[in-house]
Amino acid sequence: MNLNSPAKVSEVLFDRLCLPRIRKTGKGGDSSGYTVLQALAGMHPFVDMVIEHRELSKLVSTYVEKLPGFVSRRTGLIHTSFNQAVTATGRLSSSDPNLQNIPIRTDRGRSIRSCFVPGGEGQVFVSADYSQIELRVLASLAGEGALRRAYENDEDIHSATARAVFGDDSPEHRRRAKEVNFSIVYGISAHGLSQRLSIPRGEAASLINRYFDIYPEIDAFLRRCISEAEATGETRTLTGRRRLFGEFAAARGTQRKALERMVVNTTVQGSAADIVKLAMLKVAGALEAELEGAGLVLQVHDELVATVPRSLAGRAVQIMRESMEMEGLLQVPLKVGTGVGANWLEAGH
DNA sequence: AATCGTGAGACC
DNA sequence: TTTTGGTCTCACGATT
Repeated sequence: MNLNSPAKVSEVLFDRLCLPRIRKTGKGGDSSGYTVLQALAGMHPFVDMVIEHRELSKLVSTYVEKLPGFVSRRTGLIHTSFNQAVTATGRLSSSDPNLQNIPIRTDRGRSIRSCFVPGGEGQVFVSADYSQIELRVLASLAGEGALRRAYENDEDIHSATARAVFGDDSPEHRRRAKEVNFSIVYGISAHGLSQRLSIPRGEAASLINRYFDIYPEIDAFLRRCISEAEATGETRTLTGRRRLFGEFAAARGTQRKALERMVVNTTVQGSAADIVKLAMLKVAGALEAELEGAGLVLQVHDELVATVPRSLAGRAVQIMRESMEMEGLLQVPLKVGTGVGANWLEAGH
């Protein structure tokens, strides 16, 4: 059989091995995606082999075999394109090659990331990334006092949420609270949360209600976003970037709910994107002005990477942190993590 | 041989 | 009883 063909894999799993059909694809077939394979794990050795093969074939075909062909004959470097007018939210995108989806999750993935090294002799990478920028943006836009205080005190936000919602921050409660915090940014539904947490829908619903009890200003802000989109047919980010939702007011049912999630997420994701773009200007300007031989080379949504002469790395870290924190821009502090290394993986932290 | 839709999976 | 936002690229399989 052809292991690279989802149709063939699906046929073997469900027609020949008669494993349970867990989820449908968009077109009505039986999905063999990762969450399905997870659920089938242990029922037949083939399942684990598919999981293993999928990880390896993705990494080999997309990165190991392709990236070397992108090294420029002229410069000896890989040059990506950063596209400024592609996304609906105001983020950048990256293509040919996409350097915003270089692996990091698995051991094998990390070994690929470690292959990225600075172009010049004696250079190191300095990486700086925002901690939970979208949740902080949400807390600020909403003016949510409880979240603001937690961030002001540099608390573990998921633990704080767990204590507020469950009364304690046991590992399981913290995990659930983290999932809820994450889901809020995307626009939450009881059904979606119940799926992700593997809990009954009713439990998920009361969890969401508890969350809005704890953070009432978040609830109010989400409603405000939606009613403004209803009235104006658009939503605006922190700096006034607009996304049009002309079809919003007329939408009903499932379609309406989907648009509501887009409105909420665009406001938060787009505002975070605005902040990162402002930070890029500050960082690039400051490096140019002060550090000979240093420069910005990558942006990955909440992370900036610079290449810097090794002896200047300490000062570069200071400059990037200071530039990115954007003191006073939001009602909550923006926290920036930094790292220095001879390759991209090491520069992460 | 080129193009397109689909399913899958890499990242934030 | 029907999916949490935003991307890009891969291989396959069908169509042009």
